[in-house]
Amino acid sequence: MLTRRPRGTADVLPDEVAKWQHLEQKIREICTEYGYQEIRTPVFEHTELFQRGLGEGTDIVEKEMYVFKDRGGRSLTLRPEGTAAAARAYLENNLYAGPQPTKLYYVEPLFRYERPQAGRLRQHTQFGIEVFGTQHPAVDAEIIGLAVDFLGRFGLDNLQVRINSLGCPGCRSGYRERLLEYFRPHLDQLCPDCLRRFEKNPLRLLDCKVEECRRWVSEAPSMLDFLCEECGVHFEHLRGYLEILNIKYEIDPGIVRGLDYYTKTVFEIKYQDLGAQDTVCGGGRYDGLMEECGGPRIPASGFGLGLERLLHTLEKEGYAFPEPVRPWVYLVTAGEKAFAGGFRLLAELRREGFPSDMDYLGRSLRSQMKQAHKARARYAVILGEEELARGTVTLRDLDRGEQREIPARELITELRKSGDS
RNA sequence: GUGGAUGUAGCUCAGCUGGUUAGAGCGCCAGGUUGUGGCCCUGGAGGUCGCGGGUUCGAGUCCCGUCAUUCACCCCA
Repeated sequence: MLTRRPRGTADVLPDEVAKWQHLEQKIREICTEYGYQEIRTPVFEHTELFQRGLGEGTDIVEKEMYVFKDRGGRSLTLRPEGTAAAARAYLENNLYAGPQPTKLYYVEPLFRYERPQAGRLRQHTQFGIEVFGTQHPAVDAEIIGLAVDFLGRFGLDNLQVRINSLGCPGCRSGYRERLLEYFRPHLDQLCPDCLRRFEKNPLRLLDCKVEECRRWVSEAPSMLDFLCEECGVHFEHLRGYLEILNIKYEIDPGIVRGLDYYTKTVFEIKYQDLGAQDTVCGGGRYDGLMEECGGPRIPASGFGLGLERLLHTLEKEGYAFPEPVRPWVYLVTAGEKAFAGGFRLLAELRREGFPSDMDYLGRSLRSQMKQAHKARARYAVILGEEELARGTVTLRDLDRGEQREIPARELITELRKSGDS
């Protein structure tokens, strides 16, 4: 069908756009306060970037990417997540040659081929943060703090912050072995999904929701017990900094994240009553990604925050978005001559900075007044044959229901005066 | 990719066990004052009943398929 949008996409209609602009404004505000600068990267990248960056075995790479060939035969992919692209831009533009760390943020559409449901679209928008060039645990605390602060500014304080550490390639592989050893005797009692996980991504066994599996999971060895010295200290320090920031959190060994690039810190922020997809923000540290992308070994940390999910939450919570600006003047004319005069006056009002409009459908005066009301205009400026002859206009205050006739040349000054009140 | 629910005007929905020109509210347009909004009143426009097959004398109503929406799983923001 020509008039249907593709599955999992959404039109943002004018009323909604105002809400988005509000979100974006809040994002720019907080990022400026925290010392982050905006970066914009292309919506598509070379397919290899995501294959290498996210890991061949991940769900995103395996079955969720929008891959296409351009006319030159290159394989390109609609960006399925923000971090790899930001890392690529950082390396390509030698941002590491500037003062470190580099603190970036972005608001951009992401694309994943999935079955849509509540809180999940094929094209969605993320507010993302990336800090390149330091492995200091305070940075991990800073970005978690930024996310909590951001959500708090919308009155969302019923947040669940969960953190975990995935260690480094060194300690993780040891843990992985132990995990396989632990689950192997119970394979016949695990759900089919978990059998797959056992083969493909054993860490995922830890966040299975099936009752039968949870029994085993609760007794399973924890990554935290296998952290090497460096990773263990890093995690302890992270906790210390979170406490300084007064952030309430839980340690959840079940948080493993879906992408291969994570090391050490991982975290998720949930908001209750959001349905199945209740994670509003997720992220962590990825000290190995740069190297994987062919760059120097540069540590980094970041998060993604789903704006459709945030918007959905805010609507559910009855958040008071700012009222849309109302038109100041709706110009009403009677007669052909007056229309031309009104058209001229309209242009002048706009030049003077008054949001103004008039009717173009040849409506009756009465009907124009109705339009003025529907447009929620503050004033109706009426120009008819009589006013034209006298060089005046009728200025009607639509809120108060009062009107008076004034010389046309005084209209701007009159409007200015009332603008202050 | 898997499973469930749903698909009638722009929107929210009604349409009993299949039976003549498919309805309501809201919205939209016009009129009720040949120069005036909100409330109220009147009228009007607008529907291939998602699409395609089938059963039947006859289907919006039953059956099959398909597409879409939606909820959940996998996974994720």
